Amino acid sequence: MKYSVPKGTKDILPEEIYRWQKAEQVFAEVCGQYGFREIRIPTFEHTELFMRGVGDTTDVVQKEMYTFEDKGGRSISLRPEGTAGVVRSFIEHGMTSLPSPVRVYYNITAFRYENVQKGRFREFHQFGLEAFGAKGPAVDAEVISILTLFFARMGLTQTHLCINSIGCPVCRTEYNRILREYYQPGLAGMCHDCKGRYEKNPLRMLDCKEPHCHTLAADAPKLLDHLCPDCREHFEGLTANLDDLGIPYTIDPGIVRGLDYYTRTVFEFVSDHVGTQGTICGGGRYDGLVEMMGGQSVPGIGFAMGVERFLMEVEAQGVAIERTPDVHLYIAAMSTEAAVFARKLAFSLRKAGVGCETDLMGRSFNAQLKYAGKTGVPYLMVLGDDEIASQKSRIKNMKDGVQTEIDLSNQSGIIATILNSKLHD
RNA sequence: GUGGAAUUAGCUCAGUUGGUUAGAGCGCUAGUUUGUGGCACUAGAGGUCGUGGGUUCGAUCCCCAUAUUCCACCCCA
Repeated sequence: MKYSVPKGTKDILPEEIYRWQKAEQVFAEVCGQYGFREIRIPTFEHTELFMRGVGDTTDVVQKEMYTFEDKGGRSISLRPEGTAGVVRSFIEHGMTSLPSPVRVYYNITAFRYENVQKGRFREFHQFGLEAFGAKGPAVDAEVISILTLFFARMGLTQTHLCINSIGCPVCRTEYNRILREYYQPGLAGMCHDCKGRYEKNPLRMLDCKEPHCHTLAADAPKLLDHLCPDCREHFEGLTANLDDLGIPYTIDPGIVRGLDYYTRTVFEFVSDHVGTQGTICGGGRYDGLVEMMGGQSVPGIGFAMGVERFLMEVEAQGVAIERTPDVHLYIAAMSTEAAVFARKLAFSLRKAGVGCETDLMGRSFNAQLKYAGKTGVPYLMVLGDDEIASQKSRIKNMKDGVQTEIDLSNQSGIIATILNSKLHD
Protein backbone atom coordinates (compact mmCIF):
# COMPACT_ATOMS: atom_id res chain seq x y z
CA MET A 1 0.00 0.00 0.00
CA LYS A 2 1.58 3.20 -1.13
CA TYR A 3 -0.25 5.79 0.94
CA SER A 4 -2.07 5.53 4.20
CA VAL A 5 -3.38 8.08 6.65
CA PRO A 6 -0.84 9.56 9.08
CA LYS A 7 -0.71 7.88 12.45
CA GLY A 8 -3.58 8.79 14.70
CA THR A 9 -5.81 10.14 11.93
CA LYS A 10 -8.64 8.44 10.11
CA ASP A 11 -11.12 8.79 7.30
CA ILE A 12 -14.76 9.04 8.18
CA LEU A 13 -16.42 7.13 5.38
CA PRO A 14 -19.81 7.68 3.73
CA GLU A 15 -21.14 4.51 5.34
CA GLU A 16 -20.69 5.92 8.84
CA ILE A 17 -21.10 9.64 8.23
CA TYR A 18 -24.79 9.61 9.09
CA ARG A 19 -23.90 8.94 12.72
CA TRP A 20 -21.70 12.02 12.77
CA GLN A 21 -24.25 14.16 11.00
CA LYS A 22 -26.94 13.05 13.42
CA ALA A 23 -24.79 13.94 16.44
CA GLU A 24 -23.83 17.30 14.93
CA GLN A 25 -27.41 18.11 14.15
CA VAL A 26 -28.72 17.16 17.60
CA PHE A 27 -25.93 19.01 19.37
CA ALA A 28 -26.59 22.17 17.36
CA GLU A 29 -30.30 21.85 18.02
CA VAL A 30 -29.92 21.41 21.79
CA CYS A 31 -27.40 24.26 22.09
CA GLY A 32 -29.68 26.46 20.04
CA GLN A 33 -32.56 25.79 22.41
CA TYR A 34 -30.43 27.10 25.26
CA GLY A 35 -29.55 30.30 23.42
CA PHE A 36 -26.09 29.24 22.34
CA ARG A 37 -24.92 30.24 18.87
CA GLU A 38 -22.28 28.59 16.77
CA ILE A 39 -18.79 30.02 16.49
CA ARG A 40 -16.07 28.90 14.09
CA ILE A 41 -12.49 29.66 14.95
CA PRO A 42 -9.22 28.95 13.12
CA THR A 43 -7.59 25.54 13.15
CA PHE A 44 -4.28 27.10 14.15
CA GLU A 45 -3.34 30.00 16.37
CA HIS A 46 -0.17 31.65 17.62
CA THR A 47 1.64 29.14 19.82
CA GLU A 48 1.80 31.77 22.52
CA LEU A 49 -2.00 31.72 22.85
CA PHE A 50 -2.02 28.10 23.94
CA MET A 51 0.98 28.50 26.22
CA ARG A 52 -0.91 31.25 27.98
CA GLY A 53 -4.42 29.94 27.75
CA VAL A 54 -3.97 26.22 28.30
CA GLY A 55 -0.93 26.61 30.52
CA ASP A 56 2.72 26.12 29.65
CA THR A 57 3.18 23.55 32.42
CA THR A 58 0.52 21.21 31.07
CA ASP A 59 1.37 18.04 29.18
CA VAL A 60 -0.88 19.17 26.37
CA VAL A 61 1.26 22.21 25.70
CA GLN A 62 4.61 20.84 26.76
CA LYS A 63 4.70 17.66 24.73
CA GLU A 64 1.60 17.24 22.64
CA MET A 65 1.29 20.30 20.41
CA TYR A 66 1.80 20.33 16.67
CA THR A 67 3.96 23.43 16.50
CA PHE A 68 5.74 24.80 13.45
CA GLU A 69 7.18 28.00 12.12
CA ASP A 70 5.36 29.46 9.15
CA LYS A 71 7.08 31.18 6.24
CA GLY A 72 6.80 34.52 7.98
CA GLY A 73 8.76 33.22 10.96
CA ARG A 74 5.72 33.04 13.28
CA SER A 75 5.39 30.16 15.70
CA ILE A 76 2.06 28.53 14.95
CA SER A 77 0.31 25.60 16.61
CA LEU A 78 -2.59 23.43 15.60
CA ARG A 79 -5.22 23.84 18.30
CA PRO A 80 -5.05 21.13 20.97
CA GLU A 81 -8.49 22.24 22.27
CA GLY A 82 -11.07 24.92 21.66
CA THR A 83 -11.37 27.11 24.73
CA ALA A 84 -8.23 29.19 24.24
CA GLY A 85 -9.22 30.18 20.71
CA VAL A 86 -12.77 30.99 21.71
CA VAL A 87 -11.56 33.16 24.59
CA ARG A 88 -9.22 34.96 22.20
CA SER A 89 -12.12 35.55 19.83
CA PHE A 90 -14.33 36.73 22.69
CA ILE A 91 -11.76 39.34 23.69
CA GLU A 92 -10.68 40.27 20.17
CA HIS A 93 -14.24 41.05 19.09
CA GLY A 94 -15.21 42.95 22.20
CA MET A 95 -17.89 40.48 23.17
CA THR A 96 -17.96 41.83 26.71
CA SER A 97 -20.18 44.57 25.31
CA LEU A 98 -22.73 42.06 24.03
CA PRO A 99 -25.69 41.23 26.27
CA SER A 100 -24.51 38.77 28.91
CA PRO A 101 -24.20 35.88 29.16
CA VAL A 102 -22.40 35.42 25.86
CA ARG A 103 -22.85 31.81 24.84
CA VAL A 104 -21.22 30.00 21.95
CA TYR A 105 -20.86 26.41 20.87
CA TYR A 106 -18.50 24.80 18.41
CA ASN A 107 -17.72 21.66 16.48
CA ILE A 108 -14.00 21.42 15.83
CA THR A 109 -11.12 19.13 15.10
CA ALA A 110 -8.25 19.28 17.59
CA PHE A 111 -4.72 17.95 17.42
CA ARG A 112 -2.50 16.34 20.02
CA TYR A 113 0.73 14.50 19.37
CA GLU A 114 0.20 11.43 21.53
CA ASN A 115 0.48 7.68 21.31
CA VAL A 116 -2.65 6.28 19.81
CA GLN A 117 -4.98 3.90 21.61
CA LYS A 118 -8.64 3.25 22.09
CA GLY A 119 -10.50 6.54 22.17
CA ARG A 120 -7.33 8.54 21.63
CA PHE A 121 -6.24 10.01 18.33
CA ARG A 122 -3.89 12.67 17.06
CA GLU A 123 -6.62 14.39 15.15
CA PHE A 124 -9.94 14.17 16.91
CA HIS A 125 -13.25 15.98 17.06
CA GLN A 126 -14.78 17.96 19.85
CA PHE A 127 -18.19 19.42 20.42
CA GLY A 128 -17.81 22.17 22.96
CA LEU A 129 -19.31 25.34 24.30
CA GLU A 130 -18.43 28.33 26.44
CA ALA A 131 -20.65 30.66 28.46
CA PHE A 132 -19.14 34.00 29.51
CA GLY A 133 -20.28 36.47 32.11
CA ALA A 134 -22.45 34.45 34.49
CA LYS A 135 -20.96 33.96 37.91
CA GLY A 136 -23.45 31.91 39.89
CA PRO A 137 -23.95 28.13 39.94
CA ALA A 138 -27.14 28.27 37.87
CA VAL A 139 -25.15 28.49 34.65
CA ASP A 140 -22.97 25.57 35.75
CA ALA A 141 -26.04 23.41 36.17
CA GLU A 142 -27.53 24.66 32.91
CA VAL A 143 -24.38 23.79 30.98
CA ILE A 144 -24.38 20.32 32.50
CA SER A 145 -28.05 19.92 31.68
CA ILE A 146 -27.25 20.62 28.01
CA LEU A 147 -25.19 17.45 28.05
CA THR A 148 -27.79 15.34 29.78
CA LEU A 149 -30.36 16.55 27.28
CA PHE A 150 -28.02 15.88 24.37
CA PHE A 151 -27.25 12.36 25.58
CA ALA A 152 -30.90 11.65 26.17
CA ARG A 153 -31.89 12.90 22.74
CA MET A 154 -29.23 10.72 21.17
CA GLY A 155 -30.64 7.73 23.02
CA LEU A 156 -27.79 7.27 25.49
CA THR A 157 -28.84 5.98 28.86
CA GLN A 158 -25.81 4.96 30.84
CA THR A 159 -23.51 7.97 31.01
CA HIS A 160 -22.50 9.00 34.45
CA LEU A 161 -21.89 12.53 35.72
CA CYS A 162 -19.11 13.24 38.20
CA ILE A 163 -18.64 16.68 39.71
CA ASN A 164 -16.11 18.30 41.97
CA SER A 165 -14.87 21.70 42.99
CA ILE A 166 -11.20 22.53 42.78
CA GLY A 167 -11.68 25.88 44.47
CA CYS A 168 -10.30 29.26 43.59
CA PRO A 169 -6.70 30.54 43.84
CA VAL A 170 -7.39 31.54 47.43
CA CYS A 171 -8.53 28.19 48.78
CA ARG A 172 -6.16 26.26 46.55
CA THR A 173 -3.10 27.96 48.00
CA GLU A 174 -4.33 27.14 51.45
CA TYR A 175 -5.20 23.59 50.46
CA ASN A 176 -1.80 23.01 48.85
CA ARG A 177 -0.26 23.95 52.18
CA ILE A 178 -2.47 21.42 53.98
CA LEU A 179 -1.69 18.74 51.40
CA ARG A 180 2.05 19.25 51.70
CA GLU A 181 1.69 18.96 55.43
CA TYR A 182 -0.15 15.66 55.01
CA TYR A 183 2.30 14.19 52.51
CA GLN A 184 5.48 15.48 54.13
CA PRO A 185 6.12 12.54 56.51
CA GLY A 186 5.68 9.87 53.79
CA LEU A 187 7.28 11.79 50.95
CA ALA A 188 10.48 9.73 50.89
CA GLY A 189 8.52 6.57 50.05
CA MET A 190 6.59 8.07 47.14
CA CYS A 191 7.24 7.77 43.42
CA HIS A 192 9.56 10.05 41.53
CA ASP A 193 6.72 11.88 39.81
CA CYS A 194 4.97 12.64 43.06
CA LYS A 195 8.12 14.12 44.53
CA GLY A 196 8.06 16.59 41.66
CA ARG A 197 4.33 17.16 42.05
CA TYR A 198 4.86 17.87 45.73
CA GLU A 199 6.72 21.03 44.80
CA LYS A 200 4.85 22.11 41.68
CA ASN A 201 1.26 20.94 42.01
CA PRO A 202 0.40 18.76 45.01
CA LEU A 203 -3.17 18.38 43.68
CA ARG A 204 -1.82 16.01 41.09
CA MET A 205 -0.52 13.62 43.76
CA LEU A 206 -4.13 12.71 44.48
CA ASP A 207 -4.70 10.76 41.29
CA CYS A 208 -1.32 9.04 41.12
CA LYS A 209 -1.70 5.38 40.10
CA GLU A 210 1.40 4.09 41.93
CA PRO A 211 0.05 1.67 44.56
CA HIS A 212 1.81 3.32 47.47
CA CYS A 213 0.90 6.87 46.45
CA HIS A 214 -2.63 5.71 45.73
CA THR A 215 -3.00 4.36 49.25
CA LEU A 216 -1.74 7.58 50.74
CA ALA A 217 -4.07 9.61 48.54
CA ALA A 218 -7.11 7.74 49.84
CA ASP A 219 -6.75 9.31 53.27
CA ALA A 220 -5.52 12.69 52.13
CA PRO A 221 -7.51 15.73 53.16
CA LYS A 222 -10.10 16.62 50.53
CA LEU A 223 -10.08 19.97 48.82
CA LEU A 224 -13.85 19.86 49.08
CA ASP A 225 -13.49 20.02 52.88
CA HIS A 226 -11.23 23.03 52.67
CA LEU A 227 -13.04 25.31 50.25
CA CYS A 228 -13.25 28.97 51.15
CA PRO A 229 -16.78 30.12 52.09
CA ASP A 230 -17.49 31.57 48.62
CA CYS A 231 -16.42 28.42 46.81
CA ARG A 232 -18.32 26.25 49.25
CA GLU A 233 -21.46 28.27 48.68
CA HIS A 234 -20.98 28.00 44.92
CA PHE A 235 -20.58 24.24 45.07
CA GLU A 236 -23.64 23.83 47.28
CA GLY A 237 -25.52 26.01 44.83
CA LEU A 238 -24.48 23.72 42.00
CA THR A 239 -25.66 20.55 43.73
CA ALA A 240 -28.92 22.25 44.68
CA ASN A 241 -29.47 23.33 41.07
CA LEU A 242 -28.72 19.83 39.78
CA ASP A 243 -31.12 18.37 42.34
CA ASP A 244 -33.79 20.84 41.21
CA LEU A 245 -33.35 19.69 37.63
CA GLY A 246 -33.40 16.05 38.64
CA ILE A 247 -29.93 15.39 37.23
CA PRO A 248 -28.12 12.61 39.09
CA TYR A 249 -24.42 13.02 39.85
CA THR A 250 -21.61 11.67 41.94
CA ILE A 251 -19.28 13.92 43.86
CA ASP A 252 -15.81 12.73 42.95
CA PRO A 253 -13.07 14.57 44.81
CA GLY A 254 -10.58 12.86 42.50
CA ILE A 255 -11.43 14.91 39.43
CA VAL A 256 -8.54 17.22 38.74
CA ARG A 257 -8.72 18.63 35.25
CA GLY A 258 -5.43 18.65 33.42
CA LEU A 259 -5.67 22.12 32.02
CA ASP A 260 -4.50 25.00 34.17
CA TYR A 261 -7.39 27.38 33.74
CA TYR A 262 -10.10 25.62 35.71
CA THR A 263 -11.55 27.07 38.93
CA ARG A 264 -14.34 25.90 41.18
CA THR A 265 -16.71 23.60 39.28
CA VAL A 266 -15.17 20.75 37.31
CA PHE A 267 -17.13 17.83 35.87
CA GLU A 268 -16.88 14.79 33.66
CA PHE A 269 -19.21 12.40 31.95
CA VAL A 270 -17.66 8.96 32.07
CA SER A 271 -18.37 5.57 30.60
CA ASP A 272 -16.71 2.21 30.90
CA HIS A 273 -17.03 1.35 27.23
CA VAL A 274 -14.20 3.47 25.91
CA GLY A 275 -11.28 1.58 27.44
CA THR A 276 -9.19 3.49 29.91
CA GLN A 277 -10.15 6.70 28.15
CA GLY A 278 -13.53 6.68 29.83
CA THR A 279 -13.99 10.43 29.85
CA ILE A 280 -16.43 11.28 27.11
CA CYS A 281 -16.74 14.84 28.14
CA GLY A 282 -14.90 17.13 30.51
CA GLY A 283 -15.45 20.69 31.52
CA GLY A 284 -15.56 23.27 34.19
CA ARG A 285 -15.46 26.88 35.22
CA TYR A 286 -12.58 29.21 34.41
CA ASP A 287 -13.20 32.47 36.18
CA GLY A 288 -9.70 33.90 35.78
CA LEU A 289 -8.99 32.92 32.18
CA VAL A 290 -10.41 35.86 30.23
CA GLU A 291 -8.59 38.36 32.38
CA MET A 292 -5.39 36.37 32.22
CA MET A 293 -5.62 36.41 28.43
CA GLY A 294 -5.80 40.18 28.46
CA GLY A 295 -9.55 40.76 28.62
CA GLN A 296 -11.70 42.16 31.38
CA SER A 297 -12.47 40.11 34.44
CA VAL A 298 -15.24 37.92 33.07
CA PRO A 299 -16.13 34.51 34.51
CA GLY A 300 -16.68 31.60 32.18
CA ILE A 301 -17.62 27.96 32.01
CA GLY A 302 -17.48 25.40 29.26
CA PHE A 303 -16.89 21.82 28.28
CA ALA A 304 -15.50 19.76 25.47
CA MET A 305 -16.85 16.40 24.37
CA GLY A 306 -14.75 13.88 22.46
CA VAL A 307 -16.95 13.03 19.51
CA GLU A 308 -15.12 9.78 18.71
CA ARG A 309 -15.53 8.65 22.31
CA PHE A 310 -19.13 9.72 22.32
CA LEU A 311 -19.86 7.73 19.17
CA MET A 312 -18.07 4.69 20.62
CA GLU A 313 -20.38 4.94 23.57
CA VAL A 314 -23.40 5.20 21.29
CA GLU A 315 -22.21 2.04 19.58
CA ALA A 316 -21.45 0.23 22.83
CA GLN A 317 -24.90 0.99 24.20
CA GLY A 318 -26.41 -0.40 21.04
CA VAL A 319 -28.25 2.79 20.18
CA ALA A 320 -29.72 2.68 16.70
CA ILE A 321 -29.41 5.88 14.71
CA GLU A 322 -31.95 6.03 11.91
CA ARG A 323 -30.87 6.93 8.41
CA THR A 324 -33.28 8.76 6.20
CA PRO A 325 -32.76 7.96 2.52
CA ASP A 326 -31.66 10.79 0.25
CA VAL A 327 -32.63 8.90 -2.87
CA HIS A 328 -36.29 7.95 -2.92
CA LEU A 329 -36.74 6.52 -6.37
CA TYR A 330 -34.79 4.41 -8.81
CA ILE A 331 -35.88 4.65 -12.43
CA ALA A 332 -35.00 1.51 -14.38
CA ALA A 333 -34.96 1.81 -18.16
CA MET A 334 -35.38 -1.05 -20.66
CA SER A 335 -34.18 0.62 -23.82
CA THR A 336 -31.98 3.48 -24.97
CA GLU A 337 -35.05 5.63 -25.62
CA ALA A 338 -36.41 4.83 -22.19
CA ALA A 339 -33.01 5.66 -20.66
CA VAL A 340 -33.11 9.13 -22.22
CA PHE A 341 -36.60 9.62 -20.90
CA ALA A 342 -35.50 8.33 -17.47
CA ARG A 343 -32.63 10.81 -17.24
CA LYS A 344 -34.91 13.69 -18.16
CA LEU A 345 -37.54 12.59 -15.66
CA ALA A 346 -34.89 12.14 -12.96
CA PHE A 347 -33.54 15.66 -13.49
CA SER A 348 -37.00 17.08 -13.37
CA LEU A 349 -37.90 15.22 -10.16
CA ARG A 350 -34.67 16.37 -8.52
CA LYS A 351 -35.50 19.96 -9.41
CA ALA A 352 -38.77 19.39 -7.60
CA GLY A 353 -36.85 18.13 -4.57
CA VAL A 354 -37.23 14.38 -4.94
CA GLY A 355 -33.99 12.42 -4.85
CA CYS A 356 -33.71 9.79 -7.55
CA GLU A 357 -31.23 7.71 -9.48
CA THR A 358 -31.04 6.17 -12.87
CA ASP A 359 -28.47 3.92 -14.55
CA LEU A 360 -25.02 5.32 -15.34
CA MET A 361 -23.26 2.01 -15.96
CA GLY A 362 -24.96 0.89 -19.15
CA ARG A 363 -26.43 -2.03 -17.24
CA SER A 364 -28.98 -4.53 -18.40
CA PHE A 365 -32.51 -4.08 -17.13
CA ASN A 366 -32.07 -6.93 -14.70
CA ALA A 367 -28.78 -5.61 -13.39
CA GLN A 368 -30.44 -2.23 -12.81
CA LEU A 369 -33.02 -3.91 -10.60
CA LYS A 370 -30.35 -5.76 -8.67
CA TYR A 371 -28.52 -2.50 -8.12
CA ALA A 372 -31.70 -0.81 -6.93
CA GLY A 373 -32.29 -3.68 -4.51
CA LYS A 374 -28.78 -3.48 -3.11
CA THR A 375 -28.79 0.26 -2.54
CA GLY A 376 -31.99 -0.02 -0.55
CA VAL A 377 -33.83 2.68 -2.48
CA PRO A 378 -37.44 2.67 -1.25
CA TYR A 379 -39.25 3.06 -4.62
CA LEU A 380 -38.76 1.73 -8.09
CA MET A 381 -40.19 2.85 -11.44
CA VAL A 382 -39.84 0.78 -14.61
CA LEU A 383 -39.74 2.48 -18.00
CA GLY A 384 -40.00 0.55 -21.25
CA ASP A 385 -41.23 1.49 -24.69
CA ASP A 386 -44.77 0.58 -23.63
CA GLU A 387 -44.76 3.02 -20.76
CA ILE A 388 -43.40 5.82 -22.88
CA ALA A 389 -46.01 5.17 -25.57
CA SER A 390 -48.86 5.04 -23.07
CA GLN A 391 -47.41 7.60 -20.64
CA LYS A 392 -48.36 5.24 -17.83
CA SER A 393 -46.13 3.39 -15.42
CA ARG A 394 -46.12 2.04 -11.89
CA ILE A 395 -44.18 2.94 -8.79
CA LYS A 396 -43.25 -0.06 -6.69
CA ASN A 397 -42.67 0.06 -2.96
CA MET A 398 -39.55 -2.09 -2.59
CA LYS A 399 -40.42 -3.12 0.92
CA ASP A 400 -43.86 -4.65 0.35
CA GLY A 401 -43.83 -5.00 -3.44
CA VAL A 402 -47.06 -3.03 -3.83
CA GLN A 403 -47.28 -1.16 -7.14
CA THR A 404 -49.16 2.05 -7.71
CA GLU A 405 -50.27 3.19 -11.16
CA ILE A 406 -49.00 6.67 -12.16
CA ASP A 407 -49.26 9.01 -15.10
CA LEU A 408 -45.83 9.96 -16.53
CA SER A 409 -47.03 13.34 -17.75
CA ASN A 410 -48.22 14.27 -14.27
CA GLN A 411 -45.10 14.96 -12.24
CA SER A 412 -46.89 16.18 -9.14
CA GLY A 413 -48.89 12.96 -9.22
CA ILE A 414 -45.66 10.96 -9.22
CA ILE A 415 -44.30 12.96 -6.32
CA ALA A 416 -47.55 12.64 -4.42
CA THR A 417 -47.51 8.87 -4.91
CA ILE A 418 -44.02 8.65 -3.45
CA LEU A 419 -44.80 10.94 -0.55
CA ASN A 420 -48.20 9.40 0.21
CA SER A 421 -47.08 5.82 0.15
CA LYS A 422 -44.24 6.87 2.42
CA LEU A 423 -46.86 7.31 5.09
CA HIS A 424 -47.54 3.59 4.94
CA ASP A 425 -43.93 2.57 5.63
C1' G B 1 8.48 9.06 25.83
C1' U B 2 7.97 3.47 27.81
C1' G B 3 6.17 -1.75 27.44
C1' G B 4 3.24 -5.99 25.05
C1' A B 5 0.58 -8.16 20.73
C1' A B 6 -0.51 -7.98 15.64
C1' U B 7 0.06 -6.90 10.04
C1' U B 8 -1.76 -12.34 3.97
C1' A B 9 -7.54 -9.80 -1.60
C1' G B 10 -12.02 -4.04 -0.55
C1' C B 11 -13.64 -6.73 4.51
C1' U B 12 -13.21 -11.11 8.03
C1' C B 13 -9.61 -14.75 8.19
C1' A B 14 -7.07 -19.71 6.68
C1' G B 15 -2.20 -21.39 5.10
C1' U B 16 3.02 -22.85 4.13
C1' U B 17 7.83 -27.72 9.91
C1' G B 18 11.52 -22.67 4.00
C1' G B 19 10.13 -25.36 -2.31
C1' U B 20 6.50 -24.74 -8.99
C1' U B 21 0.80 -21.29 -10.07
C1' A B 22 -0.85 -18.30 -2.00
C1' G B 23 -6.72 -20.04 -0.56
C1' A B 24 -12.00 -19.51 1.60
C1' G B 25 -16.36 -16.72 2.91
C1' C B 26 -18.46 -11.99 2.22
C1' G B 27 -18.26 -7.86 -1.13
C1' C B 28 -17.46 -6.13 -6.39
C1' U B 29 -18.35 -6.93 -12.06
C1' A B 30 -20.97 -9.86 -15.50
C1' G B 31 -24.02 -14.05 -17.12
C1' U B 32 -28.21 -17.62 -16.36
C1' U B 33 -32.73 -13.60 -17.02
C1' U B 34 -35.35 -6.84 -22.26
C1' G B 35 -40.77 -6.85 -18.36
C1' U B 36 -39.73 -6.37 -11.96
C1' G B 37 -34.74 -6.62 -6.84
C1' G B 38 -32.99 -9.42 -2.22
C1' C B 39 -32.36 -16.19 -3.21
C1' A B 40 -29.68 -19.75 -6.23
C1' C B 41 -26.07 -21.29 -9.79
C1' U B 42 -21.83 -19.99 -13.17
C1' A B 43 -17.76 -17.06 -14.60
C1' G B 44 -14.44 -12.89 -13.94
C1' A B 45 -11.58 -8.98 -11.73
C1' G B 46 -8.79 -8.14 -7.41
C1' G B 47 -2.40 -9.90 -3.74
C1' U B 48 5.06 -6.99 -5.10
C1' C B 49 1.84 -11.97 1.84
C1' G B 50 3.05 -3.79 5.61
C1' U B 51 8.08 -1.77 3.97
C1' G B 52 13.56 -2.21 3.77
C1' G B 53 17.69 -5.16 4.66
C1' G B 54 19.98 -10.08 6.04
C1' U B 55 20.51 -15.67 6.11
C1' U B 56 19.60 -19.39 2.11
C1' C B 57 20.24 -22.74 -4.10
C1' G B 58 15.31 -20.77 -2.82
C1' A B 59 11.84 -16.42 2.08
C1' U B 60 4.91 -14.88 2.68
C1' C B 61 7.34 -18.36 6.49
C1' C B 62 13.73 -17.70 9.89
C1' C B 63 16.74 -13.06 11.76
C1' C B 64 17.27 -7.55 12.16
C1' A B 65 15.37 -2.79 11.43
C1' U B 66 11.29 0.30 10.38
C1' A B 67 6.12 1.82 9.65
C1' U B 68 1.20 1.18 11.00
C1' U B 69 -2.79 -0.83 14.05
C1' C B 70 -4.55 -2.56 18.73
C1' C B 71 -3.73 -2.82 24.13
C1' A B 72 -1.49 -0.69 28.56
C1' C B 73 1.51 3.35 31.34
C1' C B 74 1.64 8.87 31.36
C1' C B 75 -1.92 12.39 30.29
C1' C B 76 -6.39 13.78 28.26
C1' A B 77 -11.70 14.48 24.77
